[in-house]
Amino acid sequence: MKKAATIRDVAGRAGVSVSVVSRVLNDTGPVSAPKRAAVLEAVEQLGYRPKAAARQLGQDRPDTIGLLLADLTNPFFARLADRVVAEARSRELQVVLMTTQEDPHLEQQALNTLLDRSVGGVIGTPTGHNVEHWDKLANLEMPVVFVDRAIDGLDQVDVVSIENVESAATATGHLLDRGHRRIGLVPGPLDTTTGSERVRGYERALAERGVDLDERLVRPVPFRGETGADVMAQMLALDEPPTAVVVANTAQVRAVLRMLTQARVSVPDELSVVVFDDNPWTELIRPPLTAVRQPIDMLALHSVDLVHARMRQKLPPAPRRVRVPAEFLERSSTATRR
Amino acid sequence: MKKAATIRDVAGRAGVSVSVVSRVLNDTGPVSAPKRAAVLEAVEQLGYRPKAAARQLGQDRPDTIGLLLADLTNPFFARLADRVVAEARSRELQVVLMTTQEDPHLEQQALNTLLDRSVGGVIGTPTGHNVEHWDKLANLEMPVVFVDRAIDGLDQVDVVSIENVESAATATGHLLDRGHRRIGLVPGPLDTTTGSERVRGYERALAERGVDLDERLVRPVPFRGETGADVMAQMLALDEPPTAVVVANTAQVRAVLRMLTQARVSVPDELSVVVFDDNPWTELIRPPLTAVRQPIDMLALHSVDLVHARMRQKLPPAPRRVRVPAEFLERSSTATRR
DNA sequence: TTGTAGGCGTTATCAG
DNA sequence: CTGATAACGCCTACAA
Repeated sequence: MKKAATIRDVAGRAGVSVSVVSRVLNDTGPVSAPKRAAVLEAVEQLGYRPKAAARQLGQDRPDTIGLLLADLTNPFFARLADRVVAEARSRELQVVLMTTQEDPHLEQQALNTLLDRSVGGVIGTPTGHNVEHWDKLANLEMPVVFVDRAIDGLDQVDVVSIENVESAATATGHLLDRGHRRIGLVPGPLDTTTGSERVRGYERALAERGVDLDERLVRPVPFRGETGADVMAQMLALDEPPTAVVVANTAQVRAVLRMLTQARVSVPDELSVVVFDDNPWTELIRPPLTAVRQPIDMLALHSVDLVHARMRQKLPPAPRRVRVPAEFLERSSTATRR
Repeated sequence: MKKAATIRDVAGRAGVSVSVVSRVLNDTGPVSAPKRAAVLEAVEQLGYRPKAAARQLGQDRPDTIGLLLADLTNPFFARLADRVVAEARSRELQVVLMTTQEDPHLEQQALNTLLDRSVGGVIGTPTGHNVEHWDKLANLEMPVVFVDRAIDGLDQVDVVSIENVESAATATGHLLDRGHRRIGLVPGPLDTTTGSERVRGYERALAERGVDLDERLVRPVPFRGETGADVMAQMLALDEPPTAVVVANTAQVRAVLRMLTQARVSVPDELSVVVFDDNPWTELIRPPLTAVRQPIDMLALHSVDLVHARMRQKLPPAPRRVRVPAEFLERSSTATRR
């Protein structure tokens, strides 16, 4: 077991030519029954496996997609990765995983390596900062699908996400219906669609109920770090603190909750809480959290579907925007305002 | 922007031969200053990137490692993936991600794919069932590193894991010291090292204190599914139910906790609980859980280090067993027996 | 139905 | 220093 067998070894062993071997392996072209059997046996005995690199060198499109996620530490992205890998496998696609850690510099590096890897397509959650680089990818005939978030100024890529505006409006409306008037919002950065769209939904809900908007209650924070805790503290320190809050920044849910626990803010008595996030731990927390659940499997399904289809050029060039509805789950962290 | 530039395009543009371009790019061999400049400029203008597949076709090993994990839904593996990806990047390695979902069949498929040598090495958490297939990989001169768990009958692969025996003994001892005598144990399958070693640690702690072993209190369960809940229920239904439990099966922690919540078992008053797991959510749960924390970054670091070194054949052939200590975190889910 | 030959993009070798 | 040229392993016309 020193060096791997090549297609030529198989051909020799089976007493045929390489083309015959290739044909039976890829089922392309006719082969007589006896020779086919001989080839199969030789393949078996030698434990032959075609080398991926050599195969790619030819005409075929790479059977690999890049998955560029923000951060696997966030259960949302982790589950997304899990589903994407599963969907990819069912289409016989490999997944190369990279993470940006929400760092534009790392994202840029990753985009470059994706280029040489010559993956057939990319599914990613952009940080929001490397417009030109993403653009370069897209211009290079490389299918790109943004999932969960998108960024402005990039209109030629497909986007799969939940209905952010709707979801935020629902969450906010839920609180308004329970008598809350001062409702905090902690969204992601406004230059990502998840940030801006959820703010829009929040504002729409307020407007529909004729409630005034207080700028101090809308505090976008980066996905990284623990800033969610800070802005939460700041809001609670206002003269008229909020009686409810919507944490629309998935990555900051934990930071906010930890802050509330430490400050001994009682949920939902003193503060009602709705979070954008729903991982299996959410329901084990006291109290179980009212949440907007993202249909992760749908996001994964559509994303993989799209890259796959584009890789096979089975789609009209116009970019797609797939939006899947999110589910609102009322649990015990929201209550009627006292 | 139709087809990517090749090294020949660059050579033509720069008015040199391909060899010169290759030498400039890989810093292998001498090149005159002016030509070097010309090449660099051509590369820049054409946006040229060497194609990984073509490069692999030559002698070099692929600069990609396979990461075959059980399940990204489990925060432990997700965080592990995150760290592995980070460590890999710092060594200029790519990571292709696959998951087994603890299903031997899927694992086998994945191993077959890996056999095409599109990766230079593999880091994995084996299900415990495909010994021959892993063996085939290893015999194919492909570096394999098991992380977290290992399987019997595979002695030629490197293993990186925590000190399972020690950790389980510590956890069990902690409970014994608090007066508990009937202590349940929910480990993983006994044909994985995490399962069998933790049982051994548990037994050792009991023996050291002269406490008898009750077989009915040791209930190994698969990583998949929700069986953890069932065996927990069964133990509680015993004539002499346990007053404490060690959940040593990371994947089943949630199931067990959910069961306890539903059955309104009060922790730690009625039952003390120690879990093998420590994700950021653990401390948000009520009560905060006493836990064995696995040093995930160390596991990742050593794993990547090992494959990397082996890929560059910078290591004696003898397999390594790296064991890192785990940390015992006492929080509030364990109490002195009443 | 089969085999031969050429090409895919790079790197390595080895004469100029 | 530089530039042909031969691999690398596989696929696929094209010719037999």
